Amino acid sequence: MQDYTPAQQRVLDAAAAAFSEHGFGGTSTRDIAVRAGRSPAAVYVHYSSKEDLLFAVSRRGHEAALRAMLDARDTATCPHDRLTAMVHASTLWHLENALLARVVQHEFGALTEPHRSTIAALRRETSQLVVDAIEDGNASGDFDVADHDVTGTARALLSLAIDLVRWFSPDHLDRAEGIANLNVRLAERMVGSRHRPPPRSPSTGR
Amino acid sequence: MQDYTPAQQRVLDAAAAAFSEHGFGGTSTRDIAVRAGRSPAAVYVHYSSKEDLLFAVSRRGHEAALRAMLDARDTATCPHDRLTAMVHASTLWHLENALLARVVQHEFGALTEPHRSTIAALRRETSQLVVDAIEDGNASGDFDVADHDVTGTARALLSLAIDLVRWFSPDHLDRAEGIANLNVRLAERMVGSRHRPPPRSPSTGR
DNA sequence: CTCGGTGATAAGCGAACGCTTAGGTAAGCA
DNA sequence: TGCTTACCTAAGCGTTCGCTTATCACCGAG
Repeated sequence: MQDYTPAQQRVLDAAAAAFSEHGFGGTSTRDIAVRAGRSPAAVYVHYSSKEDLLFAVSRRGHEAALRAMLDARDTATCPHDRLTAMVHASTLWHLENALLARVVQHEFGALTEPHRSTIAALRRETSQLVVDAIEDGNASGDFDVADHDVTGTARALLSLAIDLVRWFSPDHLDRAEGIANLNVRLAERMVGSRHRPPPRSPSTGR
Repeated sequence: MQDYTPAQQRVLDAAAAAFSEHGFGGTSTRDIAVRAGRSPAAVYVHYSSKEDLLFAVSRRGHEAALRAMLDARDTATCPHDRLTAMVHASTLWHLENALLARVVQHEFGALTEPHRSTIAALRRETSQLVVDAIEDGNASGDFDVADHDVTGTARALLSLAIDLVRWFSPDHLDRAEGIANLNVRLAERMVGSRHRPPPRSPSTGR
């Protein structure tokens, strides 16, 4: 991932917050500048256009989400643990970075080429991680997902985390762990995992 | 639901298409007018503001989605059929009305009071339908959802359909039935349903 | 024929938009 | 001391925005 200078970072953070709250089209570069404590022209010192700024926000978010899943995958040694670790990590990433995640997941349509293709590739890479994990589990006999359901199930598993950004408020970070654990339990059921640890004591939930 | 005159309907449809493609903030009332084949001023003959127009689109969509679920619920006589009918109907509604559904699900944040409260109430009513269905299934012994997981599971079930609008294109309506059936199978697993019909032959899937 | 209602438009208001340009400051280096 | 680099700002351009107003056309009813 590209490194950003402190000045670029400041504008990027301000943009992420503004895009999250108002959407790409409802956000003005003047608003971003005010949030960054800079003049409107300063935005263009670092980014060539408003859409370029969105691309930087989107790419940073996708890369971070992908890394969280890759790191989780690499901690596990069996298909069950691999999948559940990734679901848990993905859910936590989306909840802990809800504002950035909302931009990442909801503003794809505002991107133009070639930025759009770059982000689409990141999304496919992320999806493929889940597909691979399901196939590994099927092969080991741990999971029970029909071949023609693998892609759709992978997509549904990703949606468990992604759709949270529509409503989850960073004010309720105390609920994040509980939601992540619920998603893990739901994921185990969705793939028909035989390898289910003993029931945990109820942590949190709404 | 309120009836709309043909002229109001025309502007409403144009607004739904524009909001779906560009988001509320990225859509201009001039764009809506062009899509409706009218002048910019004509929009204001029927709707008092751009946000009022969004509210009308959003309310119409939420009411239609809610009705689809209510109709599905009322065709069923046991908890399993009730839940699976609702998941199937909700999935189909979101796929068959993907443009409207995208506005409905993603532009809530652009609404202002008291419109926002009206829509929030519709959303709660919709969620409660799923919560009730899970509780009925638990009570009958058909489902196996821990008490503290009911609300979270209901939300996850709704997300199966809702998150589809982020990417689903109306160009692929031929895949709708397959996706709805997959969501039904996933929902059965998520609630731990013991009442599972014999496996169907594979219909469609990606 | 007149009036009222419905629906529509051309033209425009005041404000804001994305972005550019000319000029400035501070720090580091030779 | 002078130059380079990084970062910044005030001011402004041309365009677009949400919305309003004055006026018009058509139709149905009395």
